[in-house]
Amino acid sequence: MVFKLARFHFSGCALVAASYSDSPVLRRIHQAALRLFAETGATHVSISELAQAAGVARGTIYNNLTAPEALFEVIASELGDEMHQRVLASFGADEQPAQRLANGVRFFIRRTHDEPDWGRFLCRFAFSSESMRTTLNSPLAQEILSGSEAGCFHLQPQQLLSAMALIAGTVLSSMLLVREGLRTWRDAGADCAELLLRALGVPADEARRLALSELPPLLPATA
Amino acid sequence: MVFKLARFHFSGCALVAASYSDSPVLRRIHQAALRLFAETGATHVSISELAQAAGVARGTIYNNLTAPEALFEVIASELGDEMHQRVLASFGADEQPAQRLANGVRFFIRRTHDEPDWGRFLCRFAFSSESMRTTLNSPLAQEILSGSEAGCFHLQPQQLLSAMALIAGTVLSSMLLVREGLRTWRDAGADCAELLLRALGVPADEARRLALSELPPLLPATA
DNA sequence: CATATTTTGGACATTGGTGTTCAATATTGT
DNA sequence: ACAATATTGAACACCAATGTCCAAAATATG
Repeated sequence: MVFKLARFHFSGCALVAASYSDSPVLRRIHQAALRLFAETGATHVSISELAQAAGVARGTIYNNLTAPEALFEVIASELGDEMHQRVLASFGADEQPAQRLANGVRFFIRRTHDEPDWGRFLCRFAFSSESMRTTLNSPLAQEILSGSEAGCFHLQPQQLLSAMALIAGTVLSSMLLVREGLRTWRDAGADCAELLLRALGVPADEARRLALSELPPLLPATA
Repeated sequence: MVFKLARFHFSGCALVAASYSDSPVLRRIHQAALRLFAETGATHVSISELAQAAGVARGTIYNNLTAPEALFEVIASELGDEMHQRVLASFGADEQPAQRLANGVRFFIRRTHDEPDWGRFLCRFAFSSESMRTTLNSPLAQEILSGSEAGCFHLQPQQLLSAMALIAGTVLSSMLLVREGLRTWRDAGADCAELLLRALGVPADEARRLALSELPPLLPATA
């Protein structure tokens, strides 16, 4: 039994759960769409292209997607949500705020190397897609706040938003470096983490140490 | 006499000079296009929309633009180039690297407040438009290098690209904060500059002082 | 003022994508 | 094996945008 996407729409908001459906067809369509959006842009993907890229007939798209024009938003919030869950699941239970932040940003940068389409999508739309921004920003704010309270970061309260901008922007730009082959994920990730920690007031030597520590694998989202 | 855009195309590259034409019609078309691109996206602007927004007839668009599909690229590189020139023109002759950087990023953030369409365009496309990235990045690299050599910044040589990513990404995100009304240009600019300088190894108190200094006006490009 | 140049705005054929329908075929579950 | 369900691929009408053309009106230019 395939979940019809339409059943999960209400008041203009599509539930992310729709994509966790077990239908292999929907999965393939979403994967193909992610790639096409990343390559071609959010608006230049025609249904025929999508069908061909997913390896299905054009009619199948309409069978599974009641609102193809909403596909981009669905995929965008899905992506942010999935990554957030996996990053949380990958943190060690006793990691300090600075280490969590360093690992978090490096997860994003390493994944750009491991899954180029994923990274390209994020680089292209993280700034313009409202839903992706909010999905990615709220957990980030939590991390910064807990780090500030723990005394790891030295920020004034009103600098919270600017610190979020600092981190989000730097991570995205660093992902771009990796995507374009200008730096390895390891170097870009380490330098990104080091510079960010320094900006947040972590002493330079400590920042460097944390940024160079062994990066654990990115675990799957806990079902 | 209006410059036909086509005369300035060769080997796929449109000279920026075309836009400095004295034709008021072309100027209006470009202004309208900047706004529409920023609002609607680079691909969703139809010729009819553009004509209406510019206050001219549809035929006039075809009269002045031999290659409407190249309009986006023309405007993107034009924008980057113009801003670069104006920022350079606005630096004091004897300013130190750290002060130049602080002022440079604040110029971008203040202009986002002064010219919302300009800021929106930049936020939306700075990451995806190749030509804009290169236009904005090469002067940035110069600043960082001269600051490192002068001993103001503490970076390892291989961190140059990551430092550029840090700055470009943070400035763009901070512009977004201003564009969305979450912070004033003054606060977002100051915090952006302060955090960046700290990341580059400038002592915290010095970073704060430079970030809060009086910001001179953004001068017009020297003809 | 007379002449050259632009702009105007509507008509036109064309293209490319949309969303629907449907009978034939394939797949899946029991 | 049988029934329920999904996929296929083609046909169809439809729409929005494209680029071209052109005569009338408006605007520069000398």
